[in-house]
Amino acid sequence: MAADARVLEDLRAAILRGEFAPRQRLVEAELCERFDASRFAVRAALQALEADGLVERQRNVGARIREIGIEEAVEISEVRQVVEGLIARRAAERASDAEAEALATIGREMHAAVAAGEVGEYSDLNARLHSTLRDIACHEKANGIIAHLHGQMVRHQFALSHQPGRSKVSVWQHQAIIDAVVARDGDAAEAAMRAHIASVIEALRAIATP
Amino acid sequence: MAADARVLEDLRAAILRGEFAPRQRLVEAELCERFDASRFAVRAALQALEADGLVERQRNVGARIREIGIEEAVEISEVRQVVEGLIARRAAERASDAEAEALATIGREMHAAVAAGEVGEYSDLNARLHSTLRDIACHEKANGIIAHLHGQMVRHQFALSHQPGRSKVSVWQHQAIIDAVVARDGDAAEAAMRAHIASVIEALRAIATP
DNA sequence: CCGACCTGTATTGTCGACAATATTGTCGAT
DNA sequence: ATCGACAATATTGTCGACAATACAGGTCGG
Repeated sequence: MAADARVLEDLRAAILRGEFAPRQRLVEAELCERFDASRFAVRAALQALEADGLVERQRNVGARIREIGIEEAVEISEVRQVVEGLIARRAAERASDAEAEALATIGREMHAAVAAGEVGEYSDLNARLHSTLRDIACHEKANGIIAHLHGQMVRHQFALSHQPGRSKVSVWQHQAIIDAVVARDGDAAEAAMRAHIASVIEALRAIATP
Repeated sequence: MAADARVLEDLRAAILRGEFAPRQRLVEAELCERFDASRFAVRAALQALEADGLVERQRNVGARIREIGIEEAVEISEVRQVVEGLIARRAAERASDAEAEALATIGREMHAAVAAGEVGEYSDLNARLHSTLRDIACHEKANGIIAHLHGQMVRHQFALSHQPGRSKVSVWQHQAIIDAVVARDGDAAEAAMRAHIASVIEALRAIATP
C-alpha cells in the first residue's frame, strides 16, 4: 500500500529529470503501465502535480506537462528574487561560525571549479550554496515556496547553466552573497542576492531573444 | 457533473469563513451529506485543500483543519512582506493615471472610515487596497502566492483587524504606500509596503504574548 | 470541391462496494 | 482500581466497472 506516494514521487522525479516534453500528454493508462500502478494512484498523483504547477489538466481531455514560457520564467525569477533575498538576509542574521565557514568553503570550491572549467561541478556547487543558505535561514515557508518555484524552472535552469561564460560572471555574485553573510550584514546579503538573481533574469531574457 | 469543483469551492469558502475550528476533524461522510456530494468529490476537494495548506491529512486517520500557530503566521507574514513589496514596486512602475486616482480615492475613504470608527468598512477598504495593487502590478505568480498565503492567515487576520487602535496606525502606512505609487516611486512603494507589514508582524507577536 | 454533420473510438469522470487500518470500548487479570 | 489485550466500530484506502465526454475520420449534401 501507499503506492500512491511512490507513483507521485516517481512521476515528479521523471518530470523534473526532463523525461517529458512540454505540452506532452500524460495518458493515465500509459502511466499506469509505466509505474505499474492503478489508475487511482495515477489520478491522485496527477492531481497533486497539478497543484504543484507541473502539469495542467483539462476536464475530459486529460493532463499534459505544463509549458513554462520565458515570460513566466521571468515572473518566477522575480518572485525568487525577493524570497531568496529574504533567505539571504535571515542567513546573515542567524549563521553560526561553522555555517559561515561552510559557505566560505563553497565559495573557494566555486572559484576552483570555474578556473578548471568544470561546469557540471560548478552547477552542483551553485545548488549547494543556495541550499545551504536555506538551511541556515531555517524559514519553512520561504523554503517551501522556493522549492515550489524551482520545480517549474528546471528546464530553463538547465539552459542557463549551459550558457557559456555565465559562471565567470556569477561566481563573483555568489562571492558577494557569501561575504555579506559571513560579515553578518543582512542588508548587504539581501542586496547581493537580488543582484545575482537580477542577472539571472537578464540572462533568461537574452535566451528569449537570440 | 463538475460537482467536484463546486464542493471544493464551497468547502474552501466554509473554511475561510471560519466555520470549522482548527484541528477539527473533517469526516468524509459528514462532508458528503453537508454538500450533497459523493465521497469521490469530497476526497478530491480534501486533497486539493491539503495542497493549499488549509487542511492536513494522515493516512488512514483522516483530514482535519490545519492549525496555524503564531510562529507560522509570522513566517507567512515575512514572506508576504517581500512579495507584497514586489507587488507595490511593480504597481508604482506600471500604474496608469486612472489607477493612481483609484488608489488615492481608496486612501481618502480609509481616512473617512477611521474617523467614523467604522472598523468593518475599514477592513473592506484594506482588502480592496491590496487587491487593487495586485491588479495594477499584474504579476500572476506573485498574486498567486499572496492568495495562497492569505488563505492560511484568515483566522489571524480577523484577530488583527479587531485589535483596537490598529486602524489609526495602519491608515498612515497605507497612505504612504498610496503616495509612493502615485509618485511612481518603486523604491518608496516597496519600502512603505515592507514597513506596513513589519507592523503587522509586530502586532501578531503582541497578540501571542498578551 | 468544400463544409457540416454524424458516428466510432479513445480517454477521462463518477460511482458503489469491499478491503485495510486506526480508534474506541470492554473485559479479565493482577 | 489499573493496566493490558482483545473485539467492535468507525473511517479511510483501493479498485474495477460503467457512464460521459471529446476528438478524428469518414460520409453526405450543397
